[in-house]
Amino acid sequence: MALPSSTVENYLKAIYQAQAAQGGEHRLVPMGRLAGALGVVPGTATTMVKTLAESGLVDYEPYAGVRLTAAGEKLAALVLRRHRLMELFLVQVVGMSWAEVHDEAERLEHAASDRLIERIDAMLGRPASDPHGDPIPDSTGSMVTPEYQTLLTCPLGRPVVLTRVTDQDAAFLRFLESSGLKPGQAIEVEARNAAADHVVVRGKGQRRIMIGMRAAAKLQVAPAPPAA
Amino acid sequence: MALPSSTVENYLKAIYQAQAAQGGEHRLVPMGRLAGALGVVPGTATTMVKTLAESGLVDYEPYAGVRLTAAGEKLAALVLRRHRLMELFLVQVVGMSWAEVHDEAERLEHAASDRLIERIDAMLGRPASDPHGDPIPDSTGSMVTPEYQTLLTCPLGRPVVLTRVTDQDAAFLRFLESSGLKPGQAIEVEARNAAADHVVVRGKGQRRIMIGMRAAAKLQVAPAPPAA
DNA sequence: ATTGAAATTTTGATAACTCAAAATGCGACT
DNA sequence: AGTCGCATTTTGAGTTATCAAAATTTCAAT
Repeated sequence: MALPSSTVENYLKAIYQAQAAQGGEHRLVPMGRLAGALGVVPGTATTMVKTLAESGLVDYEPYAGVRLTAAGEKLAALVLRRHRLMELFLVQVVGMSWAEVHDEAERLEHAASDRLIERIDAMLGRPASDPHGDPIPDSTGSMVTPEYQTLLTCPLGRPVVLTRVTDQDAAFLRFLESSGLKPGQAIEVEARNAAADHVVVRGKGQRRIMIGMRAAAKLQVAPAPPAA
Repeated sequence: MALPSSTVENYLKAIYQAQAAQGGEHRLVPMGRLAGALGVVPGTATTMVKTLAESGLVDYEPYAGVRLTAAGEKLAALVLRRHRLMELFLVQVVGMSWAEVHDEAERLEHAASDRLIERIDAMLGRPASDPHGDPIPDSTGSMVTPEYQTLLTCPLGRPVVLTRVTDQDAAFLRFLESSGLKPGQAIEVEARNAAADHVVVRGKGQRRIMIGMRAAAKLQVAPAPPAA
């Protein structure tokens, strides 16, 4: 089989991420959602998905949605691998800012050879996650996705570590950066106020920050490690 | 005007390089040559060149050939800039080998943003040339192209420095590398033998190497700098 | 001048991807 | 069960880039 075009790669990636966002591994992604994620009209997505189905990369159920096959999932994971390694590389080696690497990686992921990706992986010491805390699949396409709590569900007044940010919007990331809220940061949720729709967070050695609940749900945390 | 597709970038780059190879700045590149360089059939090149002409990037004279306009030349130089900076970056920072970076850069040059290229340029200290000795245009698209002698034309038995290799073929580059003939290397042409179609070169502190004249013409040298 | 070979251009098709808008199916609600 | 609204699919068309092969032009050699 020929290598997939970058359009195909983008469809697979979008389906993968939509499936993940929907929680259910096996749940079908509706066409409307997929089309929206890719910025195309629904009819375009339908057409494309039918050809992906013919290639055996997805299962397509008319009027219901799409789901990746095992082959599609592997390919999607490898695209994610290229994307996330590239992001981490751009931050750690090239010194680009957290907020600007997403779009850059979005394009480079389709141009980088396996050889380059392998070198980057080695250079970075086979990292487990990218600058947003998203896990990096290995070269076989397998990936461990730890389950974290969010700022909305974690215990109050207990030290935790920010581990993952599930939104790539540059403005949002710039806000987090200016607030000292990057993955790895030790923090503590001091209070939640449903009426005011906010949570109060304090980064270790930083000042108090209030975040809307919508945004707070995008910040994932793990229990603080036992000792420093 | 929208940003040029990578196909357009490749056509401009190929025309630029064909013009340079032909010596004449203003000489027309025939369609056959261009099509050959791009790996397309001549009819395809004709069609594409006509649309480039409509965009004002080239002058097209039917049955005679194409030539870049000032606008086309600037764009081509910027593509070359991205390509060459990327090559140098891959060698110096990522540690890829001289021979393998060309193809990689060939794809990355279309995906890298100006922002990334600028960072790479700064990171490498605004280098003047890439790993093959090809000059790197600045961000305005202007470039100084020093004129060098080749192993065929330089004085015999005089110390010179290898400065540029005008062939990107991976096998050729691997041969040069294994012979210690990379840009920067101090060398000396010991003899030329037209009948045998070879020249004899000795790298400083290395053993004697014989190179066919066709290949020797691709190696450019400058007089050795006064003192070390 | 004529002609013949080689390069170039034209013509007609094709593939991949997309949109606009018409047609259709699905499910929820009375 | 009927129907209304929304999501989805279908249809028809456009864009970009390509090829194969036929038609044309050019130029050099007679």
